[in-house]
Amino acid sequence: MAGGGGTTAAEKLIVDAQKSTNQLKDQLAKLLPRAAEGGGAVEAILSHMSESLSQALASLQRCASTGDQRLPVPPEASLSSHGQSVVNSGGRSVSTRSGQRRSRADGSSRRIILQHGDRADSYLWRKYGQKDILGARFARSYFKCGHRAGCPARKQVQLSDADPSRLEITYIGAHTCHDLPSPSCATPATNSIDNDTRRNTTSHRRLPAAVAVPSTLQTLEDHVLASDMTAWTPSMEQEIASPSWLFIPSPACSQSELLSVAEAEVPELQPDASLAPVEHKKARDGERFVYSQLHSDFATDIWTSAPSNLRINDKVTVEVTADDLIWRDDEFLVSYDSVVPEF
DNA sequence: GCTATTTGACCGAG
DNA sequence: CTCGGTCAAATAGC
Repeated sequence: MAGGGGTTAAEKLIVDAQKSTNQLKDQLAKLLPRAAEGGGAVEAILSHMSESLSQALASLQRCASTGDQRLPVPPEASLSSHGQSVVNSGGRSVSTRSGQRRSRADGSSRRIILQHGDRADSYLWRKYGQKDILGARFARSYFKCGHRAGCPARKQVQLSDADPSRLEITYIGAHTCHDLPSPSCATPATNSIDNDTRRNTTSHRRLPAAVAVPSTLQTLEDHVLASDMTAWTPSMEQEIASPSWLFIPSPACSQSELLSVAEAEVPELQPDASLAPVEHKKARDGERFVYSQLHSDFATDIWTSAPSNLRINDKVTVEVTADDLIWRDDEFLVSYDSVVPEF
């Protein structure tokens, strides 16, 4: 489990300090947007503070574990895209390949932390590797989009050191499969390949491409193309300076995984016929963010709507717990405070 | 037999 | 040299 029982209080204090650091950075960004944009000394100090706290937390947790700092990977840490844990003696490989590259796509990774796992996000993922990470208690699993060869979308899934009940998911690269004429990977039910794979994929769900938007908010919509990252400006931050909620009808944050306690109450979201580019619908009254649809790039939406001075290639951590979620019809709301930048 | 997963080996970046 | 990311043969499950 997460460290020793006697260390949980200290861990909480460190986590609280991290949050405070993030909030301080956020406030400074609002007061001094230019300084923040330029990666000034203050931001560097804050980043160092956050990093130091993270290291302290990791160190604490390592000390909390028994003599061997590297705990064996529990069954739930051996993640598969189908939510299975397969005991496998493994095989030996004699590789003859050449020309491997190690790259992080466009560098625009996004990390999402979910309490109940992501095994049923709306894309088909194929696991292609697992690796023990130095300093991490749990192995990291590597997934790539399993819908279409050549789709660069990948994700990395790892149990959180701080809280093993959470998964840390880093999305790398955007799906290109839904840009092609063939059936979208976001609508796998129409694809024969997916029909085949779905035989063994009970957790696979359709993308909630179309989500009912409250009529009271339709008139307040302000459309921002998610693909235009440069659209995010400090003035936009001010415009939405004090939202109460971030609405995330996200496939990866969807339904049963997030609300295991109330699964029966979770409605099945219906996909939309068309998959237009991700569209932001932002309330001008500053009270809510509303998104009509989200692809696997949903983290991009979170990034664009986050209250801090996030820049291109910044990572975003979204901590979602059951307590953060409030269901309303077929939507769920995530508390705004749960969206924090990751340093 | 087919497909997905496991896991050791390999590769490149730092 | 270390370590993270990826490949691909071996294996398990259907």
